[in-house]
Amino acid sequence: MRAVTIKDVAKAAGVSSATASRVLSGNPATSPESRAGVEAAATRLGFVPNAQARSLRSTRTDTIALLISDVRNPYFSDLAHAVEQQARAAGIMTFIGNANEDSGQQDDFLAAMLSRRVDGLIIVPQGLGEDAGRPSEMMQRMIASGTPMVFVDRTLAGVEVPSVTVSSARALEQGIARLAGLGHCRIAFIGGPAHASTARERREAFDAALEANGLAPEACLHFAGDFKAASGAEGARWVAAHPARPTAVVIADAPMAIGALGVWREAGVRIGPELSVLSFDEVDTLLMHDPPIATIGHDLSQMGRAAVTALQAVMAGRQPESEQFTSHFTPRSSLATARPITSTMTQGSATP
Amino acid sequence: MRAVTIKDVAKAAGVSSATASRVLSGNPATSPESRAGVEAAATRLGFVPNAQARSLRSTRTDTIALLISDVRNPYFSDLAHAVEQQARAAGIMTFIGNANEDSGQQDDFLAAMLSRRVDGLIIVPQGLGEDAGRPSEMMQRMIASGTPMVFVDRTLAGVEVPSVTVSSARALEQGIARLAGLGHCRIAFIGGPAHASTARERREAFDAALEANGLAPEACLHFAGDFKAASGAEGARWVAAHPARPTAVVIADAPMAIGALGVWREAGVRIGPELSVLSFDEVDTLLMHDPPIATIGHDLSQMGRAAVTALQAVMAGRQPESEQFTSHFTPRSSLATARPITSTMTQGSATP
DNA sequence: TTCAGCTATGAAATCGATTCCATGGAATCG
DNA sequence: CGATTCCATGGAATCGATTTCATAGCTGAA
Repeated sequence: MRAVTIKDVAKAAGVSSATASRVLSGNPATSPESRAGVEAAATRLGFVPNAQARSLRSTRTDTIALLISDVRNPYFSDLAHAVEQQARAAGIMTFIGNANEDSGQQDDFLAAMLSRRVDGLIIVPQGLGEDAGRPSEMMQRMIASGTPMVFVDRTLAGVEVPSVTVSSARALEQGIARLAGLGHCRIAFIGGPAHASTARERREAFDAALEANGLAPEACLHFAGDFKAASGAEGARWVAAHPARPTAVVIADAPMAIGALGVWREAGVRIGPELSVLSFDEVDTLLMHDPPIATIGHDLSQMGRAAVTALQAVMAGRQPESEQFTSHFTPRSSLATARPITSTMTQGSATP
Repeated sequence: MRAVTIKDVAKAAGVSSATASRVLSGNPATSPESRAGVEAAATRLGFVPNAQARSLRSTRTDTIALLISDVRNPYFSDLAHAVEQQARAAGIMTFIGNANEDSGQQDDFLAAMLSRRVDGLIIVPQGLGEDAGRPSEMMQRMIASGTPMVFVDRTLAGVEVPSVTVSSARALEQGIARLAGLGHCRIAFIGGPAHASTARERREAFDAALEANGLAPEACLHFAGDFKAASGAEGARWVAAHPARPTAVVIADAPMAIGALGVWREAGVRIGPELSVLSFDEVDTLLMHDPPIATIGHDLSQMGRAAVTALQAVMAGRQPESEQFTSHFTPRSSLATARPITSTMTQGSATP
């Protein structure tokens, strides 16, 4: 039951609450004496200002919120860490919310933030439905509220919010070129959910990269996952059972890759010799894998910093340009020469 | 610039703000007509109650905060996910804060929470200094404030806060027994920072387990890390360069294990045959490693649920018992027969 | 000496909801 | 039928800070 209010401090210091407030908020219109008295009283009583009352009157909270789409995805926890450290350096407190790749949970968090009036929001947005980018009603309301916000990693269509994203087209083209050079011509793609713009971008980049390398994109080699490990595992089983079994697989994020690799390990599929794997997101687990997995990734701390900088610009009333980084392709030994499969599951036409 | 307040809603519905408030907060003392009118007006105007104002008056926020010690540690992100889902099921919003294994950042977060009056707190506490459990001044103030709180994973000495922890003594004894059975007698320990109670508990359990298996604990085989990857890497180099090179290593958390495994891979140390590795925390990366790493772990979703349940009890005014789970040892192929090292670094007495 | 200008200050309004209190009217009871 | 309870309601106080606004006390210029 704590009750130390600014009035208690004021009384203890023998001044009015107005003066106490001025001292505590650094207003220069205060005498050295009252300053000393109030500060002494405040520390002595252990005064903690009530943030509710303060921001109710002054509309400033000195906090931003970061909404990521999956805490357990190391990609996003790296991002969270980067954002948080950068904000901290600027004297801003960060709350992290988890949308769990779910539009409903995203909306709940947005509603909480809207009623709680944070100073700014950094969001990894989820779209609605199949068109991969329609903002939810709650999101529209959030935007309409005028709360400074910035999108990071993903975007939504038809919405004017500055964003910090990454383009993977070039890296993917390099990766596919490498695979093509190794003789692969049936390359499967385990993709992400329609509600994520990155999922769409990666799939399109994949198709474009195939064409650029003289390979025909085939719909039957696309598997639609949801960016989580379980769907990666499912994708792995789908690949293994595929009638025209692919010799290489590109996976659109790390959790799915991890799920898939677990299945292949169980099934005794040798990564590299039997199946080349290229995954998005350069995370520890993929590098730790044996053989290490080739990745398409980028610097998340850079991206986190850029997001905070952009948000600060928006909070200052400016309109920062959207920024786009470029991811890089790192070949590793999970990419190997295409060979006819000789496992028990072999079927269809074997390339001699 | 949003301005839809409860007064606007009341006016639109032709009632007073008191009635509007009653309707919106589900007070039964309202007529069907005003209920209908207010609800219609609220949705039509897109009314979002101001949480600041609400909780200023009613001291309830329907939010809890979870303070974890490292977002990037998969162990804690699993915990965060579990807590969040459980709280969500109970209609409670969760904010996540990151202490980054740093007492100062922990205190900043606590200060923000104290002034923001969350309904409850679930904390992975950091102690101060070498005695691994002294609460910081801010933490003491937090406790004194009477805010319902629960410790999870770690505890602080001399503080009466219900906690949900895990005991690893038995699992560690089993693990050491297995190592001893494989002929290991120089087992190193890469431990955690003094500010974490788990670090201390694990080191003590390690020493006890050695004794229980007839091995003498030697201080020179203890390496003090900080639960982060970089210190694990350092520990790995320390092991490799150790004058009396150990044949097995126990590592106190996953990030350090990952850091260490990276170094050993670089150095060409073969895990299993050359060096047996047993790590705490059963996370993907360790299972994905080749060979898979033996672990001591436990069910985090169970622990997260227990923490939320305990917190709800505290919030309801009860005093729940502290709960302690037991972790389990899972042997994997990273544990193998002790053999004399024949690598380039070999030195000291070789066992024939 | 007097008046404008400045500074430090306190009283009071304010932010937006909740909640206490009083009240008028309907329903119930003796 | 008169008295009592009950119910929905509006007015006003309240939460704890910030922020006007007015003022008293000083300083410095004319």
